[in-house]
Amino acid sequence: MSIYLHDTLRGEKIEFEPLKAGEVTMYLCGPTVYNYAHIGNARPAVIFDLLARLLRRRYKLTFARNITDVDDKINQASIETGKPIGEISERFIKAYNDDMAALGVLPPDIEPRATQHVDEMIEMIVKLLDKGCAYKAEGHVLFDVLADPGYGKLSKRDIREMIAGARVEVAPYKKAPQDFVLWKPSTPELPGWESPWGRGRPGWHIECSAMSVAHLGRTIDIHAGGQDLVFPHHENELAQSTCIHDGEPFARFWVHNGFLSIDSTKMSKSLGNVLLVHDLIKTIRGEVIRLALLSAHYRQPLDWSDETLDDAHRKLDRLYGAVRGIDIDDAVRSSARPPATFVEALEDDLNTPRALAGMFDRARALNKTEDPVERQKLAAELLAAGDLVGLMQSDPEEWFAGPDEGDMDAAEIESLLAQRERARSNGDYAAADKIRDNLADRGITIEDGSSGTRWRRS
RNA sequence: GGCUAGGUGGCAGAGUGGUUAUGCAGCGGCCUGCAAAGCCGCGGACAUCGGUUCGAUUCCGUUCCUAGCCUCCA
Repeated sequence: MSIYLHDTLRGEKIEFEPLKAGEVTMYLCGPTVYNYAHIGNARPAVIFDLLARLLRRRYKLTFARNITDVDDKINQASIETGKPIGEISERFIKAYNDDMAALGVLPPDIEPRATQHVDEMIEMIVKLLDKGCAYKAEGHVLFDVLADPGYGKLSKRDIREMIAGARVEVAPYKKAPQDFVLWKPSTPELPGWESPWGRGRPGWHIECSAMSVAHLGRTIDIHAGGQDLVFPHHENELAQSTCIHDGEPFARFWVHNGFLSIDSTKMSKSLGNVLLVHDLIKTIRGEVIRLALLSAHYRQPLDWSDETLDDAHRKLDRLYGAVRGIDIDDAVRSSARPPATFVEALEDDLNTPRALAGMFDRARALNKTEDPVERQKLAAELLAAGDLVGLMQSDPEEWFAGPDEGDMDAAEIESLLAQRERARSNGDYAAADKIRDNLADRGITIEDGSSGTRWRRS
């Protein structure tokens, strides 16, 4: 069984083979660091973290996720707050990495920053001018989309139709409305770099072309991002890189995740429904968010609501419940492999719902069997599956004990349970049930079992 | 208007040309002092209209609906 991925350019699921045997290069468009990441930003981060984990099982992966730290939105934030640009970007780079870490996202191998690659961008723009793919106009350098016969093939658009149907105000110096800025002049108060065209700053798209070739080479195996980047961002990257490299393929697989909506509506600042990961993780455990993000197939739209989170929480309750109280030998744990059907589901274009279903099947088998050796083996395999998808990373007891800031601490709960146990052994079930009801009112559910009474926060 | 992706049981969400998704919820049973957790079983679905086929939820086309993109955006 191989890994299969849906390629946006070819429009179908295709067996993945790296260009160079045994080695894979992957580039993900990362954050523009002018604010905290919202839950929609987290979806590609989590999904492609999972893809990276999956690829590492088979290949030597080099995974780059860039940081856009030169952008007009950052400039705007600087003007609004009066803080230097570098301070803003540093702050949000750290916040981004902390927030993603809370969701179980492992760091990429390389995290290149746009500001560290301006020289390469300038070199690329010079080449684009030389090759006739770009032109200068009023201090700007623009990419000439009509010079690229393949323009539009990634997003499946007909450039001529788009020109005819254009309804946006077009800058007068553009030859075609879709021509995009490679370089633009900066005023003295804006960040800028010296260039053959005067002091200025790069357009957005050129940075990814420059950073991917700098770190991963001319042809990368996988280029990933959100669906909304297909046009214009990735279409433009593709056009630039293809022109500069004389038609050499830029990315062999284009992989895009679907959009996330909030309560069935688009997340937008004007609606005030932007959910920041930074805020969510204050009250919701990262694993719950991660599972919620993986509960739908990555190319499908995902609607985010309180129910999505409740659902994810209950799923984790079930998974943790299956492994709770099982003492797994270290050797068994470390030698366990995730179930084959589980891995196959993931390798089939990252079918996380099917993979998760496989984990639940494993959980049921585990709950069913009495044999201690078998139980250890199944539990270890379930945890190995969890390791691969970045779930079930806590101790089950910690999971059920819940966050520390509950309104009762563990000692108080244990003391009440001891009282209840005395009442039960005296046959005073009325008193025992009263204690249980009181605990339930405060969010504590108890379970009497053969090995004593367990509790959890619900 | 154009492009792309979808419309699956109460909800979420996979998949398949003829046979169980899975989780939650519901119903019945087992277990339990009673619960909870767990186990067993049950019901309930493939938007619409046509076509292809021995047979379609699955393939093809129509209609309706939804989302995203077409402008900064994961």
